[in-house]
Amino acid sequence: MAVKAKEIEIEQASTVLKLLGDKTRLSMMKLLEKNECCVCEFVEIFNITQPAISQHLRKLRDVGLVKENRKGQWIFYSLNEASAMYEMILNILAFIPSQDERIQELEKQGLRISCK
Amino acid sequence: MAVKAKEIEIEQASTVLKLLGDKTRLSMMKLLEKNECCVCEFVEIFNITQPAISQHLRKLRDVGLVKENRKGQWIFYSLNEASAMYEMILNILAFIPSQDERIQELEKQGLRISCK
DNA sequence: TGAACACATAAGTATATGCTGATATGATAT
DNA sequence: ATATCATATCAGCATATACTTATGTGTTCA
Repeated sequence: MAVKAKEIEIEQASTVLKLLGDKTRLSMMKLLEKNECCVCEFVEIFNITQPAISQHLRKLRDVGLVKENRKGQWIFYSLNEASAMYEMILNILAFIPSQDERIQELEKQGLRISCK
Repeated sequence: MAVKAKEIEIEQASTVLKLLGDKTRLSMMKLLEKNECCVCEFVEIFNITQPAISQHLRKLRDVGLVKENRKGQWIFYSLNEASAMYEMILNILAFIPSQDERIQELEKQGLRISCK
């Protein structure tokens, strides 16, 4: 923390932190830190239904934390680097252990079929 | 972020982030970053009842984010520097604008009577 | 000892949240 | 065109959360 952090309205900050305060969404954000992911991948990784995943992604998108990128029938999500909260997000994610083994897990099981 | 952040279990991290995802608690934590505060001060600063303040502080204490220090009839709260999450907390608070003017506000109005 | 103060806990309530199943939308491929 | 696949939205439900009022606990001071 040598460089001064770019401050964020407390209202906005608490909204973002609340979103990150859900284990599923926090894992999603950590995965998106290094990977572009589509909905079906999240569905396979987390043990919840597709609508649940879509609703989490919608919340993240509504506050500008992630952006979507349609590729044919798939929609790939990634972190929105243009967000005013991006710096804070990266700072927080640095404390979260990598979730990449969850993707590798899928590949091992041959489950990561669909979008790639 | 030159130094590698000390990672935290994702379960624990999401619990902490959820706690910080409440505007009142986030403001409390920001105040505690620079000040030791007692319950009655928080009651005056935020427009909620004393039990509401106590309940917020209990949640923060239950996960070890703050510690208490009894001085006579007052209990002063401060950040728990020994917490495994302390580094992450400071990182996050760096993005939150100072809430100290809320205390100064009280002093102006002569309302900061009780505990000092 | 008992009144007054600071704080904690309990109980109840209204709202927010996260999930599921059902259904709508949008793109691809036959 | 229509079947299929990926994703979004809707409606309903169960649980979590933040608050209030009422009451309990611990400390100070007369």
